[in-house]
Amino acid sequence: MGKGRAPCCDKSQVKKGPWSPAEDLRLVTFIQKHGHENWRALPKQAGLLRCGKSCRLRWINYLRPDVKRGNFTKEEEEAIIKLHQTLGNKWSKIASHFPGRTDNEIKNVWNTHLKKRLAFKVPHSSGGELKESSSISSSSSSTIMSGGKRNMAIELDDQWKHVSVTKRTRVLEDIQDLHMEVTRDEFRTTNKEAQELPSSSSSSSSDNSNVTNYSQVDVSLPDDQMGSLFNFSGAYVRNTLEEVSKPEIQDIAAVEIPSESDLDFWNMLDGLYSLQTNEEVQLHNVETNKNSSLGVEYNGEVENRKWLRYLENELGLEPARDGKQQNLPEDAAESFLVPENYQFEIPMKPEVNSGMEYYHLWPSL
DNA sequence: AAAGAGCCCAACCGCATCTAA
DNA sequence: ATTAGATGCGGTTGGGCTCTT
Repeated sequence: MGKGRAPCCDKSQVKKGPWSPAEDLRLVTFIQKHGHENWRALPKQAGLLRCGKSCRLRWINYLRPDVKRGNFTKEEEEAIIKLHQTLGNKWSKIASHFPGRTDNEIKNVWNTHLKKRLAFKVPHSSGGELKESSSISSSSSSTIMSGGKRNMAIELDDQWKHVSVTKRTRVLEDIQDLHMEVTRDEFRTTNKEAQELPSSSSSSSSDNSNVTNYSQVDVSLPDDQMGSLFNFSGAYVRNTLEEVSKPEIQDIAAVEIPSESDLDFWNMLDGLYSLQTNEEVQLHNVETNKNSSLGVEYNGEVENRKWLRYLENELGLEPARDGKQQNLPEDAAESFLVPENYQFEIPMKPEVNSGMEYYHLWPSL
């Protein structure tokens, strides 16, 4: 026996790095059905080559239905600053004051925005309050930090009106669609893998805190209500080029949705995400950047459709059912992808540097 | 257009704390 | 009371993105 604590998992056996949509889907699907009583065992049960800690982190910070994405409001930021003054770096405690916000997110916003912003504030006489220095409160962004290039973004926090909307919208939608498709099909097909698991009924235990409130999957739900399982107000954020460039997986998934134990399928799905060439990625980004202004954002959907057609041709997949035929007129396709009851919450503060955009994908409650 | 610099954030790591046996 | 395993927490970082030159 070696000294020290045993690692939580065999590092050589687990995948690291960004999560693919297929992995996300697996995790969400599994937790919906079984909850997360045991993070350590979850990856194996769900067929994920991930450390339990990684699954937990992914779920809590990203996939959890009640996670609130989007830019922090001025009020939230001020509250964070105040709480930090009293609590220090107790991110989880600070986060507890912001339902839906994660400690990681607050920690990030502190380290990237607030801490720097405070550096430009000077203590205001005796009141203890902080007041922006006159130089900072200036509307000009050109004089401050002249040598700091992108540090100007800090003060651009005050220029929230310049909303940028970009390519990731599509992936967010794709994931939601995929969720919905899988949810329908998962429960349309057998649940044999669920039955094999011990205490799959854990997800039906009414007081099981490990199961999120929406995850009480009612297999008796008609198809047209299953989509509501994902009507949580969290949003899906994508940050990798790979993910951005592989939209429309919902149509692929619609062909055949296996159980989470069907490794072949999931491996295939993972593999689909590496099909696109770098050239296509770059082209896609160029096109997307062209369209990254309000009002033309969803022109990108056309590109998605093109990509999907290409993919399906390559794979010999049939057109998806339920009116998702690929030869739909483009405007029809767009209207499908952006249901009219979807509320897109355009961020009030652009993430000037990150290129991250957040949306509330699901109809507001 | 390309390269470099800087920024952002998702995810990792390791330690702390909790819990059950 | 002790111990091992599981989970929580906070610090850190790598990769991708945007902006500037």
